[in-house]
Amino acid sequence: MQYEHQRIEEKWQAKWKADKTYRVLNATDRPKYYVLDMFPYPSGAGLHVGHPLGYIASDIVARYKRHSGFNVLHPMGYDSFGLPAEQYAIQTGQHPAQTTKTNIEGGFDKEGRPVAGYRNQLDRMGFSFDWDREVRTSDPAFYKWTQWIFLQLFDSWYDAAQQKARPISELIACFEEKGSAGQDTSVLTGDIEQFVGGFSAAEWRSFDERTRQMVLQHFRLAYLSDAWVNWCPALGTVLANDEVKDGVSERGGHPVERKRMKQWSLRITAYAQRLLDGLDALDWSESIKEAQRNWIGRSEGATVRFPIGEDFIEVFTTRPDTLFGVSFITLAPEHVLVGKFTTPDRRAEVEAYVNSAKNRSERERQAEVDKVSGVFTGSYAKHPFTGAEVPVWVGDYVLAGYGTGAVMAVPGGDQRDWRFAKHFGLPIIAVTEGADTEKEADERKDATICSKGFLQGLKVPQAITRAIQELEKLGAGEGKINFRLRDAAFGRQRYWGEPIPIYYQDGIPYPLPESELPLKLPEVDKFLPTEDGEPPLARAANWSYNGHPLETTTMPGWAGSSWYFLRYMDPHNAERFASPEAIQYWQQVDLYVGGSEHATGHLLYFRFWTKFLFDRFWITFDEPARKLVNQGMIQGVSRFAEEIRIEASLKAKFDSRELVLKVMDTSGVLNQIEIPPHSDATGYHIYCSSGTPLQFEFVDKATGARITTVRSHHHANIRFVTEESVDGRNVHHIDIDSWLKEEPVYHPIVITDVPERAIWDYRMGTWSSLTTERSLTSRPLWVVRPEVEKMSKSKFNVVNPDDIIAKYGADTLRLYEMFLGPLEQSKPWDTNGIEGTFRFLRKFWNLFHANEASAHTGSSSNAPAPSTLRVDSLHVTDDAPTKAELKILHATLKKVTEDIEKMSFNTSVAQFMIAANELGSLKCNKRAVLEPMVIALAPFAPHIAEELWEKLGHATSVTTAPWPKWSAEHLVEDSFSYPISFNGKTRLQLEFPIALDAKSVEEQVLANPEVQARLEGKAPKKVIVVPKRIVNIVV
RNA sequence: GCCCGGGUGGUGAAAUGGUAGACACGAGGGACUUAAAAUCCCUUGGUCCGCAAGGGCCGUGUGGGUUCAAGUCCCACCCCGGGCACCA
Repeated sequence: MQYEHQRIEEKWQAKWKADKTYRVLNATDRPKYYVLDMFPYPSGAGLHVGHPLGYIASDIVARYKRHSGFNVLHPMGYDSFGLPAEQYAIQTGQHPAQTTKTNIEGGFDKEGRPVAGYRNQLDRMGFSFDWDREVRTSDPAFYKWTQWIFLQLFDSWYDAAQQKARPISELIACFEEKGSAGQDTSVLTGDIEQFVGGFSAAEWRSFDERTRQMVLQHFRLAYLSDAWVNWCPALGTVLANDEVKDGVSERGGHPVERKRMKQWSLRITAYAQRLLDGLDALDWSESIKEAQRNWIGRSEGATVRFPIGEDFIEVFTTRPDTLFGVSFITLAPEHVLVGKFTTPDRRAEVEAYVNSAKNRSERERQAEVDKVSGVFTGSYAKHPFTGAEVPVWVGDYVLAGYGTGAVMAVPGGDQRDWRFAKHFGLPIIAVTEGADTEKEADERKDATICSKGFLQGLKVPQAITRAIQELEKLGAGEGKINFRLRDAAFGRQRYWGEPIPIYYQDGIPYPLPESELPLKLPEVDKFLPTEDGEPPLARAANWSYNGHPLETTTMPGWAGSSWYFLRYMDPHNAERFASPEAIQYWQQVDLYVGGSEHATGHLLYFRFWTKFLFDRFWITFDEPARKLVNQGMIQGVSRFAEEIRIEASLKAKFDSRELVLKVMDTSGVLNQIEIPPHSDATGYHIYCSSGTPLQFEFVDKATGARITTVRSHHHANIRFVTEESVDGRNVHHIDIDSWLKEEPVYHPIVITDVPERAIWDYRMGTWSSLTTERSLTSRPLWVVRPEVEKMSKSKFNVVNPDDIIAKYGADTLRLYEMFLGPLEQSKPWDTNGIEGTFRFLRKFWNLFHANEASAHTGSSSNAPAPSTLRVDSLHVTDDAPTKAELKILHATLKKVTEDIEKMSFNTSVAQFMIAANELGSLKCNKRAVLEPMVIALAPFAPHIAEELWEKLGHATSVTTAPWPKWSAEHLVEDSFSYPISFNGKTRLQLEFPIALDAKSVEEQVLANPEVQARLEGKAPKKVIVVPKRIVNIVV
């Protein structure tokens, strides 16, 4: 009987659904285990083979834990708010809710193309999700609680003394009693720190409502303020710092500029220290923890105030020990005091500089890091220690958003200050012994201070401590810890997100009462901003509460994902985001699996919200996930080409000569092409891969002399698109005409089967191998080579799991993805190896069935019809297993059990293969061996396991079977074959009983004639015997 | 520049300091078959010697070191991937 994956998988998927096999109940007497996957954004492109990698791994762990007696929560849902659905809505007018529903449940898109649906695709993989617990962040029943948490944040302030969030009412009570005195007010604002003027209790009571609310805004964890934001004009919205990469938006790559505007923000900076400290106890990969540490960016130092007239400039420095080396002060162009300190004679120049700096985008500023620019304000500040006059400059190397937006420049100890000083001819004072300040600044942290003053002769660390003491004594500054982390921009000028439950009365934001939640997204006529630039929600009719206008921005994509893990615990609760009982039972996530690209976005907000909910006593733990595993990316293989044109200027050299063109990269000559003399007026067009820079050498065929060399600097970056399969062959679309013009468009001309390394002969219309010599005409040639990159629809290199499942089945795909290599490692998708895992499943299946091959050959002329064959070909006996068979079984159970605990799935699949091969050659068909094997395989290949389990006569699902325990007694060996090595090099094998002690082994080894022959009569210097390991003879 | 990972056959990859290359793909050879598919068996790191059985040498990015023994530990360097970056 054959292994029919399609029939088996359809049968069991239907049965699991009907029986609710994977439903999880909250209260049981079994211990809990919570396995969570990062939920996907349901895009129209559907799943590709990269997505399930993590899901398969977590599913194996979830199933294994279930077999091991745990009550396992393993849910799945959708992060269903997001930009693509909204962009699609803008283009087609289809409501994002509809697009989202179709993308999840399947159907047809607006253009009538079929959409498989995430749910259907996931179901086909055989995952053990409890779908009764599905969540969608765009579901009002879900986002009601996202809004509710926002209201809690709005209703909270961070008490720096107690290091926790508290209700704002307690702060108000404090103000009424004592005013703003004391530590209570030392809260970061998240931007450049602003000074909240102190006030007494009496003053507070005399404040009007508006003033009180303005003051409270400085303390709320969700607050509205003027803030520098990352404004992306192309997307028409503000972005958080982690959504901007290299000055462009992470999604879409649109330019981003800094802009000051009213903006909802979350005060994540208040949690900076706790987010940092909490990392130590987490079982997360070191690289993610490091990424978070870098992102939080804690630095210890001091603030120093430099008096200037009645005023002062405050700077932050990590090196107060270099204070005596200060030769100027630099302000960021955006610094609020720039205007104030500019003298009249300098005003024109300073304003021009500030304006040009402001108008340059972030990207331009980053690109011009090497360029020094700045301008003198004309003012001088006083050095707090020496009283010296310190000129105040403006320079764009100082960032407005970090520290105080101003630096004390120490050219002798800071390379950036040094370059600025060199460029403008400012004095450079040596601060450390042995520094050559003519050449560069000395940034060593183990140096000795040499600048004049009380720090002279001290080592840097001691000097820092001393300098802070002196500053504090003088009242000119104090020790200070600064963080790079900025508060998170929380408002998005977009439609498809959670509405922020805030209304405005006299321009002051007030929270919507809880009873009004969820505040549902209104209907709008268009998903675009209004004519006067208001967000789409401003288009809604009656977007108000009791006549007061409602907030028009929506929450960012990461709002729902910051707490969704709690909702799975109790997904249908209408009274609370989750009941205390459910939270108490499920606690933290025990294993969280997802991509490392969320290191500084989602994973930081996820921890922040958890800590906040903990502070306000809604949950009983302050970290969301105990263990985190990052699955690697499955990459796609793309094929590129690039263009070189050899135009008129070069053409003259080629005329009337026979040439040889050598195509080379760093590894040498890839190809040689003979070029006949030609008279084409346009010159040559050569199209080449962009994988590595190529070089083209033209050689005179007759003399061998090199005529000219051309580098491939004209990149066209043409992508060969593998978009569809026709008759099992990949069809590559490419638009040559638009390519020749400039911008690539993926379409018209269809080329089939692009080889990995090839030249496209335009004239012949064929591909030929790179090694073939061929003549070049004036027609273009392409050289194509593969390049590995991220798999995504926009790169046209997607492999769809549905196609693989149709051919091999989900069990094969699951095994193959695990077999590919360590989970954390990224690897290109390559279908070539999949036959191996498919063959393994067939072998495994055949262990349970009579050998039909022999039956066939014996009676090939009158073989039974397939239907009768199918009836009962199970061939399993109840005979007692042999020692060898038990050894294979228990070795497999041991390896697989240990490997699942380590999440080393590739090696467990290998062990299954070994077992199947060995049991196959032993012709083992004994129930006592095969039955435990079925259970052990079930987490990896659940469908085939269920089918075999049923055939073995079980009425209940294999998922209910207890995990088979391995026992050491079956693994004991009687003897061991010792590798005998000479000076560490293995030369022969000798077998001795395990029980034989080291001394006897040594004697017998030395008595061995072959060993004697190798010793050539000489006595060994030393003999090392490691029992059950090795014998090493030193000669 | 700084901080994390990682460099092993033609390919994906194994390997508590103890026989490097398990397992799989691919390739080559063979069996069965009219044929194909499927299945099974053998070979497969490089290189040299030998008709053969067999044997020698080299080999885990490079160079040193520790050790009876190093892919694994230590030092220096090179390369690849990721994160951070005029962050004071």
